[in-house]
Amino acid sequence: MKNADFGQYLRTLREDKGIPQRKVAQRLDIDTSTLSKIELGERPLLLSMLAGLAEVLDVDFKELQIKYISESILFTFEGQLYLKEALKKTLKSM
Amino acid sequence: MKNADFGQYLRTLREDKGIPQRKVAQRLDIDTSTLSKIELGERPLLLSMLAGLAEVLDVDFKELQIKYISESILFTFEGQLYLKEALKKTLKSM
DNA sequence: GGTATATTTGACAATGTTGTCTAAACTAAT
DNA sequence: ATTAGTTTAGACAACATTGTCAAATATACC
Repeated sequence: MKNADFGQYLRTLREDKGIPQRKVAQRLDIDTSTLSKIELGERPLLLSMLAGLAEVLDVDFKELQIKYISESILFTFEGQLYLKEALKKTLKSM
Repeated sequence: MKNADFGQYLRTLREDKGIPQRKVAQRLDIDTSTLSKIELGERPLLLSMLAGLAEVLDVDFKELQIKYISESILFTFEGQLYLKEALKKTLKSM
């Protein structure tokens, strides 16, 4: 996902704990430049990065994943007439 | 979305009505080769194609969109531990 | 100001993805 | 078997996206 809002959220988490990009980037095995762009919404944040993020930012993985998926869905399908029905249908199928 | 299952579903709809790819492709303004690959899951079906598809296949747009979104979500997030919670949270936020 | 650290920017090569074209393969009917 | 129509496969150029590097900018602290 390339969502500036979620990136900003990650940045807030990081800054509140005084952790530099350098340290997060190291944990995710990416360049600080890439992390900067992720926080700015210019590069995608991969689903597979959430576990490492939760660890290095010391936040609950469950909450982070829920927030990520939820925002991804809204980001992708925002404005679609029957999104709500689609979500209900999806839930029923699980 | 590049989902072979949804492509197969579209193909079934089309064949049940005896409509050739040529006609559907024409309505979507794409090559039959591209449509073939969409039905086989080798090329993405864009959200923006659903309206034209519903029309040319003479199916309910609402149902088609609901099915498309639902399968997209499962396709993208299948296996994620907290998908169900994420869907519930998303619904609450709407 | 000066220095160290942090962050961002722009350029770039590498890679991935797209739709179309042409030709091949398949199907159905006669 | 031939024909006409349909579908698929492979190759390809055009385009988009990616992560990194190096340089530029910003920030904090003395």
